[in-house]
Amino acid sequence: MNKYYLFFGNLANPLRVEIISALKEKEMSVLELVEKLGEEQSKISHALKAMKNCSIVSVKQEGKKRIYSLNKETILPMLKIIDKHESKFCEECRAMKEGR
Amino acid sequence: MNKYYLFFGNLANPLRVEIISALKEKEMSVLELVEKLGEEQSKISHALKAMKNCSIVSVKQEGKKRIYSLNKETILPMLKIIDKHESKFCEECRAMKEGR
DNA sequence: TATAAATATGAATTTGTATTCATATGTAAT
DNA sequence: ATTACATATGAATACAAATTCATATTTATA
Repeated sequence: MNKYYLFFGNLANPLRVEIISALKEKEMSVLELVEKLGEEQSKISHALKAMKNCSIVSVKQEGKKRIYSLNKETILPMLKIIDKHESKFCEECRAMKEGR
Repeated sequence: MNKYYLFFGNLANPLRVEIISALKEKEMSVLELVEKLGEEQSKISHALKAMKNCSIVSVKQEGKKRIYSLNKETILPMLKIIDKHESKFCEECRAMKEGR
């Protein structure tokens, strides 16, 4: 039963969370993400590939661009649970507040 | 907004998922987990500490034992989302099936 | 068909995280 | 107070995952 840890592992990374946050607003090409997040193109591409492998994002071709969009059906409720968790249980949560 | 990746990172580990799976059934002492999962005691303790820091588990003292229990309120719906995600989107999900 | 634009890929390196092992701390019983 | 039991901790190492950088692919346009 390791599917859970693989899924979590896929999101256990600040850049990927940034990407999620960006794609929450609207779908975007790689270059748009590169510019919005100010990160290396290959970094973004690698991250997107991993996320796509887990169906966290999907992609469509549009001219020479590839437009990535977020799987909101899975991800939005997931983030909501974490928001709720944090506000309810993590008043003292060092790990999540201080970055450890 | 890195709280998400810290939370995910906390669960991005097979042992911790095993612990969750065990605690889903019933609360357990460290030694019980050690025996049930067949892992080193310090390994279990380290894992539990990290999970406790994120309020994924909680602990109570009982004699010389410390009884850990799962934060079901957060974790169960979370796992449910992943189950649903997998059955819906991951027919071909290499990352989650082949362990990459 | 040669060039440019957009993105993807591979492999080496770096970085982060878990594991290990020895030991310390806490708790109760004798 | 000494011992045994249960768990926690720290630090070194091992391991896994992300970053980097150079280059390959893909798609469209001149």
